[in-house]
Amino acid sequence: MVTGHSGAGGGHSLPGRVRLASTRPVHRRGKAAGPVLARPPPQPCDPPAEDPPPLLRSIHSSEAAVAKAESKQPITPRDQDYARWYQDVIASADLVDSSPVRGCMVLKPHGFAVWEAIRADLDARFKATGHQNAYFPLFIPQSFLSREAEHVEGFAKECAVVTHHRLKATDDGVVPDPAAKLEEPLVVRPTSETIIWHMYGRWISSWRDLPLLINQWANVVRWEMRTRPFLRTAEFLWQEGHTAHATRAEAEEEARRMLQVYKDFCWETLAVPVVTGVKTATERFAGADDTYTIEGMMQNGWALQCGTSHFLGQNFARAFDVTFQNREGELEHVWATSWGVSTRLIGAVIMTHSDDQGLVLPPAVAPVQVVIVPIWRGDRKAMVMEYVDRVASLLGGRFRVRVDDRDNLKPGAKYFEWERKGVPLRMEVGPRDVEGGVVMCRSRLGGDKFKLPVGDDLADRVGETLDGIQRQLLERAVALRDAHIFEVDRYDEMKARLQEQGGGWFRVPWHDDAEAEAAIKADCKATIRCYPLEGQEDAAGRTCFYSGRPATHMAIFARAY
RNA sequence: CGGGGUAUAGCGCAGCCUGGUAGCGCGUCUGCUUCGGGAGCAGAAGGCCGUAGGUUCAAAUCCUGCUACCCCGACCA
Repeated sequence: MVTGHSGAGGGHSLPGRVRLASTRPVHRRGKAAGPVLARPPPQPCDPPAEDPPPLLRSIHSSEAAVAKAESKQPITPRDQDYARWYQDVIASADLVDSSPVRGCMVLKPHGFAVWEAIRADLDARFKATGHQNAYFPLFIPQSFLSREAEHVEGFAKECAVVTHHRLKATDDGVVPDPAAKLEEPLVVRPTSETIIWHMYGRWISSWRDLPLLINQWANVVRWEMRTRPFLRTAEFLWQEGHTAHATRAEAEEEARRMLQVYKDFCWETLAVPVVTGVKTATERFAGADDTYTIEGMMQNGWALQCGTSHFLGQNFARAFDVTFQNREGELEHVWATSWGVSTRLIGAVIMTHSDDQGLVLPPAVAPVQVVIVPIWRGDRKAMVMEYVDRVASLLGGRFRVRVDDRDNLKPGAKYFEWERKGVPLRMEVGPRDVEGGVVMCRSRLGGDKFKLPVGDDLADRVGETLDGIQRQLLERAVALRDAHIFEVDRYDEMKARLQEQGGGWFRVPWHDDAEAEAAIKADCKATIRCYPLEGQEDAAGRTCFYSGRPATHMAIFARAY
């Protein structure tokens, strides 16, 4: 069992303040989720394990496939092959399908519903912080991409380009019509800074126009070499906020504010205990002065960047000549931010919570929060269904409820199916329950079945149970994360540990140096995920774990997706 | 873009070495009986074997080119 300490590092996991946040109550999440009650649920679930499980490694054994084929288990266990497990979970939960175009995925209804829940929650948080939605076009004039030097560098290699506006039939099928070539090629947006700042130039002239706080929900295209469902796809859905401010301080504050919005959302709604930090120059967004990040730890100890928020300085304002007249009548370039999260968050949820039985979803974003499986025998079907309808109507107003009344599957088959799909709470309703006036419940997190009486307070009890599951998921994830953050003082210690366990995060004193960073990446594949916002004072008076020079920062190193 | 592999029914595979016109499991459809942890029986549908050419009386099978996909690296939210 790995534990969270090492030789001389002081043996602590991440700064206490980060952990404190785990005690924050799970806030109300959207109207479908129940109210938050202080009391724990009536023992529906196992308590979190005292010792978090070891990291789940990928051994890539061909035996995984054999074991899978020979049993009814359609999912490769995590400890056999984590990457394969991830794909199996997604397939058996019916979240996506592949597309005829390489690297693109179809979001099927069950997968898209998770995104819809994420979107609804985040959108409310954006509105609450004063932002408005708008929509900017998919196509960007090619010349726009070359306006900001860093930005070009970052995106040029992965842009899809539209060059024609018409097809022409030939003997070999249709081809772009040479007569219909565009004057200037159009780039399919990889992100929208350029077109948005072009437009902002037309909209901003006075300090009275600021701040301009706009978000858009959109798709973007980045022609990636290697893709994985949710984590990296050629086209993905996201939101991108783009704001313009009169002062540097205001823009910096905005970038930090939105980072905090993301963090709260991840902790409260996704139950993913992300750490906030700043990116090094190496990992910074192309065109940003500072990039803030939220990083999550997956079950194999790898890091996943779950969202970013950028302070863009005046880079785009200069590139697109966006100025405003201040109160003194002088012209100034405006200050900018941008921030985004994408469908990658769904990948984070999967790799944070799911198990060898399949998908596990936090109630707050589960498309189906409660599934009711009626069990009928012979002539009792009508009686059971009448009762089930009553239960469903007691819950339907507050929760996303599904009654599975298919008659071609036995109840057991339905249990397995809904478990694979991540439904947090299952209710079994048969003749015995009708007679007893109860429903038999089981949490997706395991533990014994338990009965809830069918009465006016059923919805409240279900709300408590779902809140309990939500809370338990977060606690479990925090425990796993904290058990796998290591403090080390020497580089070879990190390298050895990484080799031995395949994952884990390493919080180390570090002297900021891009070359050393690259050397470490080449040597052991670990990169600096961020300089965490919390605990930077710990660097004072210490020496860099790699170079021995005075430490400038505390850094978190990890292997990352 | 380098290195390796695969391509046969919706999915997973066998058949190829030793040419003779395609099979298994799961799934799907119909009917009946079932239903408290992955139902049973009976019947049925579904594939010009990735693609173009070559050898042959005859090609899923042998030969050549092409394409696509997967895995491993370099790039990335």
